[in-house]
Amino acid sequence: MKIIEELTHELLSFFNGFSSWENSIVRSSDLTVSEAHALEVLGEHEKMNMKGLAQKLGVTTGTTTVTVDRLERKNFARRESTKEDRRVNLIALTDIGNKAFNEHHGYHLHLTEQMASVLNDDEIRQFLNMLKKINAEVF
Amino acid sequence: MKIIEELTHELLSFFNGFSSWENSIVRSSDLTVSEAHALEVLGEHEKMNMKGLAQKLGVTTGTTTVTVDRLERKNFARRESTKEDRRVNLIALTDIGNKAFNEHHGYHLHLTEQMASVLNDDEIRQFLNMLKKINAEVF
DNA sequence: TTATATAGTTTGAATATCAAACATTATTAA
DNA sequence: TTAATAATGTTTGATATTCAAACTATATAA
Repeated sequence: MKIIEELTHELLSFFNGFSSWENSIVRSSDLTVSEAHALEVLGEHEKMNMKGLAQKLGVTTGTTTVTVDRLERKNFARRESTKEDRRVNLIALTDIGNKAFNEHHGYHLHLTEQMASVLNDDEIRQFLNMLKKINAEVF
Repeated sequence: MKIIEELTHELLSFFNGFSSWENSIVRSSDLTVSEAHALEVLGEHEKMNMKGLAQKLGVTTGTTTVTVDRLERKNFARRESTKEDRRVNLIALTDIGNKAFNEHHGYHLHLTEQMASVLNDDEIRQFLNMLKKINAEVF
């Protein structure tokens, strides 16, 4: 049971570290934290409805409505309605939004490289596999 | 370079998953997200000054002032002044605060157990070691 | 066709956060 | 020692974040 305690401690440090890193990245950009999170999700999904976005971000749809409002005001994203289900809004990034996504995503890639640089090649592969398993089976 | 992309993707899912999990835990308790984060740090540190807390959380001291104000109002924490440096406030959890910490920490332990349950014993040890290295050398 | 469910928005309120200005106390330099 | 500088923490003013609950519009089931 001791190793679970230790692992919990390192996981919390890991999340705090990541969160601190992201705060400082965002502070020196023209994005807010929630905008950056939304961009990260939208940038990997082409088109997405509000509910899907909310679920990925772990917030309510009321919250994503506000976030997407702001992204639209900045011309980073736009809502598209569909014929199949007229209640649904599909969100897509604009060219400007994609540019912002790529820029922010670049920072993430760089952080990942820093993490990878303290691991050997085997460890990197193992780390990836463990994360995949945890993401698929726990979250 | 492809594996870095993939790892970045899984890391983001991991963080979103964790964040969603924590939001739902917090929503069903009498804590707010920032209170829970502060509790998690304070619960492992006995006594801590505002600056240290702010650094661990990755926010400004202005923000922690507000958070600790609220923890004090709820009787979860108290400020203690020191003779050595009279500018400093040491924050300590009260008995009630420790109880709240233990309860919240229990959820974290349970989540860690869930993660560990999809890994074998070797992987668990490796996961712990990798996180240690990353926390020590990257964050 | 009516009842129920779903997607998304709005509303109202509480939290969360920052940068910058401030007060107090320590430390360094003259 | 005294004056200048640095550090800790709080306050202020503004904006961002978030939720639950009420609401609108549309879709699906009975």
